[in-house]
Amino acid sequence: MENKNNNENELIKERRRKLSLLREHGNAFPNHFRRKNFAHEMHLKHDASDKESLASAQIEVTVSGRMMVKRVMGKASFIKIQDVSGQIQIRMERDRLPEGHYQDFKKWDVGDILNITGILFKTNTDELTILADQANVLTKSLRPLPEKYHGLADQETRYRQRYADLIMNKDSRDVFLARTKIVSFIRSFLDSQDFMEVETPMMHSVPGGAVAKPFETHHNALDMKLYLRIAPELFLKRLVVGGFERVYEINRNFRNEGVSTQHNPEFTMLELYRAYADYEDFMQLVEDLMRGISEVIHNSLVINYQEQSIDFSKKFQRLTMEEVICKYNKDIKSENIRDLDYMKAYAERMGIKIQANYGPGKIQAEIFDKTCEQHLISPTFIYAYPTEISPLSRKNDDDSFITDRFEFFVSGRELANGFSELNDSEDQSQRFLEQVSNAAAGDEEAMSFDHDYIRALEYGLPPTAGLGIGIDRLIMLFTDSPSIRDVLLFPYMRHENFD
RNA sequence: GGGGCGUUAGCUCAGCGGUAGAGCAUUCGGCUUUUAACCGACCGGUCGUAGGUUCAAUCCCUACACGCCCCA
Repeated sequence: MENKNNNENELIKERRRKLSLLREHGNAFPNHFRRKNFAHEMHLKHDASDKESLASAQIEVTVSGRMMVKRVMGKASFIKIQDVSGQIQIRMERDRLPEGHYQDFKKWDVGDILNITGILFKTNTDELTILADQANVLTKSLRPLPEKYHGLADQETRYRQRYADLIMNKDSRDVFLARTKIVSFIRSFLDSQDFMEVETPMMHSVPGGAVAKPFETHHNALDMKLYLRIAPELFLKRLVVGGFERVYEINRNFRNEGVSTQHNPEFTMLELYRAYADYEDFMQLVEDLMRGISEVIHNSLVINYQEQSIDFSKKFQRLTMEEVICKYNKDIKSENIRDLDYMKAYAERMGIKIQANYGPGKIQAEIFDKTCEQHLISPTFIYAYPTEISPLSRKNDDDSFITDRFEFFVSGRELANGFSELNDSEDQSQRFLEQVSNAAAGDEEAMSFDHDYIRALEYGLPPTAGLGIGIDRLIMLFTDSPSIRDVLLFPYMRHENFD
C-alpha cells in the first residue's frame, strides 16, 4: 500500500485514519445521494435576490462537489464546494445539523467530496450561501490539495497530474472547455455544409499522406509491420473516389519526431476533402472558419495571442511562396529564384545545410522556414508551393514548377495546409517514384509508393480540394496558450519513476 | 543533439561553506456571518540522485535524472 515516491506522509496517514472511521460508520463511499442543483445555476437565479425575499422563499437545494475552502468558527463554519459549474458557499451550524453531525464535519478535509442539502440565504456581505440541514461525505480525499492561495503552480505537476491541475486552476479548465467548444463548432460548421465525418485507419501498412517519420509497431497474429498513421489523407481521398464527395476526420496523427512547445508526438488533425472544389475555395473556407471560431470563443474578430493582436476581420493576406521569399530576402534576385546553383549558394551562405537531392523548390522551402514564417503574424496565406515539396498536390496549369497549394499562417506558425488534389494517377505515380528515389538517397521522411492509392486514382478521383488544420495549434491560438502542452489534457511526458 | 535556468516540508517560496526557514495545510485548543477568516500551541526535511573538493557541502565542482525556455 505504501510507496515512497507517492508522498505517503503524515498528512495522508491522517486522512487514511479518517477514512477508516468513515468505514466503521457504514458505507464510506455512498452513491445513493442525488444532486438537484448546480452552483452556477443558483448564482444565476438568486444572486440578485435580496436577503429578505430569499429568507421568506425558503428555497431548498441539494448540491454535490468538492470542498475547496473550510473556515471553522466555533459552533458554525463556512465552506465552499466546487462542482463542474463553479463554486457555492455553505454555512454549517452545529445546532441546525442533526445531533453530532457538526462534530463529524469538523474532521472532514478540504478536497473531500460532499453532498449538502439546505436553504438558500444571503450573508451579511450579500453572498449567496446554503444553510445546511444535511451534509454527507461521498468520497474521502486522501491527498492534500495544493495551497489554497497560490494553487498548483509547478508546471511538471500540472502536466503529469492534470486531475490536480483541473481541480485547482480555473484557467486550465477554461482552456479545455474552449477546446471542446472549438471542436464542436468545427463539426457543426462542416456538417452544415454537408460534410460527412468518417474514421479511417490509425494503423497503416504503408505510411503516407505527409512528410514525417512514423512510429512502427507490429501485428503479432499477422506477423506484419504496421505504422501509426502520420496522416489520414490517402484514405480520405479513397473515400472521395468512392463517391463520398465531402468528408472529414478529426483524429490523432503520430509523428516520431522531437517534442517542443509546438510539437507533441501525437496530435490532433482535422482533414477535409471536397469534390468539385479547388484550393481557392478552401482558402475562403479557412477564412470563414477562423472568423466563426473567433466569434464563438471571443465574441470578436480581433483576438490577443501572447501580446500580439490578431485581426481576422479583414481579408487575409495572400502571397506566393516566391513573393514572400523576396519580401524577406531583399538581396535575392527574383529572376534566379528557381536557379539551383544560385539558390544553393544563397542558402548555404545563410547556414542551411543542402543535401545532394535538394532541388530549387526544396531550397526555397528551407529559406522560407528560416526567414519568412516567423514574420507571418497577421493571418496570411502563402500559396504556389513548389511541386518538388508537394508530392500530393495538383500542378498549376500554367506553371509546372508550382502547385495549387497553400499554407495558412498566424502568429508566425503554420496552422493549415491545403491544396487542389493531384488526381492524375500517372502524374501521382511519377511523384511517388521521385519520393522513393529520395528515400533511397537517405531522406528518412520521403513517402513510400502506395500502389493501392494509385489503383484508387485510376478509378478516377474527381477534381477535389483538400485541407488539413492542426487542431492543437488552433486551440493554442484561441486560448492564448504558449505551449502545446497547455492545450493537451495529457501531454507527452517522460516516464515518471515511482521506485 | 547544443546552450541557459530550475529541482529545499503536502503546496507556494526564502536561504546559506558551520545544528534547515516562512506562510498555507495537518494536529491540539479558542471562536455562530467568514472571504487567503482570525488568535494560541505543536508537528512536519535523505535540501532531485551519485560521486568529488573541504576539518565541515543543501550551498563549490563533475556526472546523471526530471522539468521549463531557446537553438539545430
